[in-house]
Amino acid sequence: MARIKTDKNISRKDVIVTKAASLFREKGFKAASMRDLAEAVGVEAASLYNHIKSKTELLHELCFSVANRFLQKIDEVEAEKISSIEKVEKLLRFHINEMIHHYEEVYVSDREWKHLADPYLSNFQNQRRIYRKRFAAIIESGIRNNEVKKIDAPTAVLIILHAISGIESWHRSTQKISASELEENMVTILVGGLTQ
Amino acid sequence: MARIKTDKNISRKDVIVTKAASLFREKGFKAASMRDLAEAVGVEAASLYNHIKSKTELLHELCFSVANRFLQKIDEVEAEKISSIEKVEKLLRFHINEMIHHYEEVYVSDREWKHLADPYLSNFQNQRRIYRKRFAAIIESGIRNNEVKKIDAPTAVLIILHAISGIESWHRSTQKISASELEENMVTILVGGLTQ
DNA sequence: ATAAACAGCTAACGCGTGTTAGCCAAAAAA
DNA sequence: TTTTTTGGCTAACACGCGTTAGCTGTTTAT
Repeated sequence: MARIKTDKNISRKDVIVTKAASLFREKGFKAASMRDLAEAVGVEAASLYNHIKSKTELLHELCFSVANRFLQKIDEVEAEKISSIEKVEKLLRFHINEMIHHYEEVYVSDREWKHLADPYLSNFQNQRRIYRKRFAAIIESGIRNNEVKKIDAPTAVLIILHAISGIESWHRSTQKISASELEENMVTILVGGLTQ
Repeated sequence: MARIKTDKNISRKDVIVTKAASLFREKGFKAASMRDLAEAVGVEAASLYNHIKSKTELLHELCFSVANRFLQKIDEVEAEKISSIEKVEKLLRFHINEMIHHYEEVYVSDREWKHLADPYLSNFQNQRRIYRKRFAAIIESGIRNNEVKKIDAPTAVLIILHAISGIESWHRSTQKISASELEENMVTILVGGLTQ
């Protein structure tokens, strides 16, 4: 009888959620089966249900824990007394680091949220929409202050957020530049693209 | 007995492939069922098999037809006698327009290729790797000629390609700016980010 | 030491999946 | 007009899925 191994302060559920992130990232939510997950965890499929309610619950947890971290950060950044472009750069760097250090979760939240079921789905979409509007508002204020080129702010947000998800390719690549080099390159190109 | 409607020069198979692109984009390859597809086409599921070999064949066709268009374009661009940054801009504009006008196919090829089976999978991955290397080589030559900032070329490619896939969000948004405005904004930000 | 709570197991369920076989009508070719 | 080819249909298959029931061993608390 194989038990799920845990250290202190890491519940068995957390172990399952983490493995789920890895599996959902690798295969996609629909293609990853509970039997796959069970094997990754080292247990029979049915045993998982002593710790979780459903497969979808795993997706909820992943998507919303990621979303909450970003919402919390934008709260923090908005409140700071710095220029708009500095706010953009802070958010950008945060996104990059989240994508580097919590790759699997962030990736899954980004790509697999479609498979959430209502009411979580609408909820998630709303949060996302609002987040992007707030991000765009920062850029717009940067345009008004002549810190940023006259561009369409929602388009800029879209470019930034999707560019960041490209870090996926960096993770997969065999000859990686260092994480900090990656961060600096991305900031150079993207912040450089907004300013003049 | 409902027949699949076709105009001249559009085979019934093409109708199926096109509907499949739309469905795979909407639900994801795994989540889209052949019964869904049949309904979209206006026919029973089994009838599809008079025109196609398998569900996966649909994915092959989509992925490789998109990939081939990009490979053909980069052949063409590489051969032109223009500056490196102009080559980058040409490729960028081509990508943007493909994403705008062949949204569903390009999106599916981008996001769902993981579900290809070998040998198509390795093949596709190879083509992708090579394409990106060629793109990076153009940027590197731009750096050598001082047309482009001193940045990591593979990172630049990754940013550009993923930023373009953000056009997905533009398609979904209700208050769209025009396609040409979108194109100009993206070029401004991305080419601007590489140069100066 | 005993009881309660926890965490694993096997077996099985109902359902949706991709796909095939076999048949028949409509369209195209003769 | 007859024949052949094409493109539908219904029925059914085998399989993998998420999940539940019921049981047993193990850990924790009393």
